[in-house]
This record gives sequence, C-alpha cells and structure tokens, in this order.
Amino acid sequence: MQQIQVACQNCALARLCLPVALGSEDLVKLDGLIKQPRAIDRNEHLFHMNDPFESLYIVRSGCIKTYTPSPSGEEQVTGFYLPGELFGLSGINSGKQPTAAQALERTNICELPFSKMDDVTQQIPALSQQIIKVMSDELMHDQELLGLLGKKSAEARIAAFLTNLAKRCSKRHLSATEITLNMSRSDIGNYLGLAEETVSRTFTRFVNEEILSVQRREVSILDPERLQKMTCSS
Amino acid sequence: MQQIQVACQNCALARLCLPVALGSEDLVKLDGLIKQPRAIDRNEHLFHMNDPFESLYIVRSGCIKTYTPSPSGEEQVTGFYLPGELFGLSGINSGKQPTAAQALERTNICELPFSKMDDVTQQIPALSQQIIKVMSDELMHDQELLGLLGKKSAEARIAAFLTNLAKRCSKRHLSATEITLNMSRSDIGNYLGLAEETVSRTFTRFVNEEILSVQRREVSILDPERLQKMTCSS
DNA sequence: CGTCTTATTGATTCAGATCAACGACGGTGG
DNA sequence: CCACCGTCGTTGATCTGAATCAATAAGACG
Repeated sequence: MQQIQVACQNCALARLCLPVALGSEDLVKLDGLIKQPRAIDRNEHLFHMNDPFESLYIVRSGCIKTYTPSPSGEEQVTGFYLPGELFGLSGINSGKQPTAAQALERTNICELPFSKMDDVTQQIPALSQQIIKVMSDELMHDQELLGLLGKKSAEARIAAFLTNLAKRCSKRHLSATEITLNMSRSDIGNYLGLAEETVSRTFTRFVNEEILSVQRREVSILDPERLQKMTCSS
Repeated sequence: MQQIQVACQNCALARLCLPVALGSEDLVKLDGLIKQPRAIDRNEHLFHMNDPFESLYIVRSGCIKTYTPSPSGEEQVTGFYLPGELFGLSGINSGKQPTAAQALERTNICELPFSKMDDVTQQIPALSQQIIKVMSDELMHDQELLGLLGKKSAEARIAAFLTNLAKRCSKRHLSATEITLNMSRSDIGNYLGLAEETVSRTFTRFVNEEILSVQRREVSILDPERLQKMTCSS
C-alpha cells in the first residue's frame, strides 16, 4: 500500500483543519510535525480506552466514532468525527485516552504527535491558540449535546442530531440536505441515549410527516425549517 | 465594600487553580493579569448567554452554576463550579458566551481577562499549556456526564453526581463523606435530566438502603463503595 | 443462493414524568 | 418573639414515552 505524501499546504482540508489560522512559515513547521495519513479499515480501532495519550488526530477521509466502554460492558458513543475534524483532545491532561476511537468505514487519519507539542507551542504560539479554539468548540459541542440528552424528547434529539450533521456537511461543501449517515441506527441511538428501535420509529414518523425522506443510510431533509424547530421541543 | 487584595502567590487555592504549574516568575506575571476577586450575590448573574466573551473566571469561594436557556423557555444546567475551578472556556472561539453563569450563594470570583491572553500565551507559554489542560479536564468531565445522561438510570445518575462531588470536595480538603449541596433539588434534576421529584425519591431510597443520610442539603455518604458501584448500573 | 448484518414494525412493560397536596424551614415584618 | 408567607423538599396517584421483547424484512456479501 503506497503512502501518498500530502503536505498540509496542499491539503484540500486546510481550511477546516488546524492550518486555518497559521501563516505559511508556521505551516511548514506544522508539516514537519504531522505524520502522513495512514489508513484504517472499517471497525478497526485507532486507539482503545486507557491507551497512553500520544497524539491528536485529524480525520482526512471517512468517519471516526469515539466511545467509552463502561465497566458493565455496554458502550456510550461520545462523538462522530468527519473529515477535517480534530479529536483525541480529552486525554491531554490525564495522559491516557478516556475513550476508544473506531473507524466506521475505511478512514484516513493525520496524526500530530503531542510529545513534540511542548516544544511546539513555543515555536508556533499560533498553533497552541488554535488548539485552544478547537477545544473550545468541542466544549460547546458537548454542552449542546448535554442540553439535548438532559431533557429532550426522542423527536427533538433526532432533529438536533440531523440538523447538526447537516451544518457540518455544508461546512465541508457537501450538501446540507442530502446526507449520508456513516453510522448505524444503533450507534445513533447510543449517542443520543435512545434505543435503536426508537431511532427507526422516529425516522419513519418524520418520513410520514414529510420532513425527511429516508432510504437506508441516505437521508434527504425535505423541510429543514421544521426540523430546526423540532430541535427545541420539549 | 472593601476589596481585599490577595495575590495569586498567597492564595489558598493556588494548588487547585491556574498557578499549579507556574514558576514564581510566571506567577508574578499572572498576578498582573488577574482582576482582584469581586463578590456576587446569590442568584445574581456573572454573565448571560450571548454576552461577549471577555474573560475566564475562577471561583474563589461560593458556587456557580452555568446553564443554557433554550428558546422554549426552560433552561438546561450544564455545570456547577466549586472554589478553585475555572469556567467560561467554551466561549473562547465563538467570542460569545454559550451559557449563562449564576451564583448559587454569595460568591467571589477571580477574573482573567482574555483579551490580554494573546500576548500572554507568548509571555507565559506554561499558562497556555495549563489552560489546555484545564480544558482537557473539562472535556473529560463533559464526556462523563454524557455517558451518564446517555443511558443511565436515575439511581446511577444521582450516584455518579454525588461521587463526583465527593471527589471534588476531597480535592479541596473538604470531607468526602459530609457534603453540603449548594444547589436545589431542581437544579440537580435539571443537570442530570431528571424531574426534581425523582431526585427527591432517589435520595430517600438511598437513605432507606443506608447508603446516605440526608438532611435538607447536608448529605452524609455512609457507604461510598456501594454508591460507587451504583454509578455504572444500567 | 444462502447467510449475516442492519433496519423496520408490532405488542407489551416499566421507569420516570407529571399532577397534586402537604410539610418544613427560613426570612420578614409586626 | 411570634405569626405569616414564600420557597423548597417530600410523598402519593396517575399517566405516558420510550425501552424491551419478538418477529419479520431488506440489503450486503461471500
């Protein structure tokens, strides 16, 4: 399997990724730090829970889910990451991964070794600021999700999930109305604190109400406004 | 009302707070940045949602809750902050507060103006690293909470809430078994995605099972091990 | 073509929400 | 110092949304 060298400067995702705030000199330095993308097969793990924390990761293509296996066996899905999105931040302080990361399909990953970061934050102050910003976004995302799981109905959760996904898709110049779900109903349910059957039922209800059209994992959002409104119901 | 000048160097909370990783020179610089503590009365707001993001805040004494008012009127409590804890991180990137912050009792707050931070991260690289660490912890906390709200029973949620609180209390040299709740049952319920009545009922069930003894807002944890175990049930 | 995984649909059950009433403080003002 | 009022917490009765159990359908894939 050949490795295609792709410098951060030329990467199509640069506008979505860490380079977004860096000047061209800093970009060269960043290139020196980033490990070239490596491929991960569907269902393969990038890291497991409690693995030593070594790097930050960025999705280049495909999709990653993170989850925490609980002692009692089940798992809780904590996030889905799309191309250009950075993850693995929550292990920085404790030194070990508080989640596991698994590919939902064949996925390419860029790796930013964090051991070198101590030096780096001094070499590239703009980078440490950028990381702070990414973390801040991640915090906002979590808080949104918390609000959701805290007290919303199944309908509102699904609506918010799809709305959020649409937003992220459009950010990366994909259609905001024609979405492909990379994850199973069961993963969605787990993420949203719902049974997989409830996810299915809610989808069909939305189809009946002509808010969505759903075919397997292809979702068309027919009425984005109404979907948006359902987000904050109950 | 007099302002008592307390330098970070002499602050009793230094070991819990940002200074934890700073050398004495950096500490002096930090002191130059920190605004001296100001008092906030019970129920008063430190900031509202959508206020411009200007500072990071640290609780010196008292207790702060953060919440996001939803368009539909209700609110979702997203966190409680104890002395030594830093909050307000999630607004860094967007430039405005995604939550409101309200005092649960008379509370003293240290303020770290973030406008100066751009310069500061270069002056005190160790500080920006420390902030990254605090954010990482906050991310871990959120993920834990997500796991909780995702699929746990009311019992498990309350158990986890109390266990977490106990941990934080002991970290600040308060008893880990004799806890004073600064928040109402309703706040707890809101935070955990439960009705206030369910919180009450769960407390009394724990009392009957001799896991807790509860008097108003004074909670004694009689059987920490069992409480811990209930954390991951269902 | 058969097998395995994933999704849908139906029937039943149950945990927790909601509605409602009451009790216990704590603060305020007479 | 006590009586009143408002807030907060507890307890009971009922209802309901989503979980669970169970069966079937629809792809995906070798």
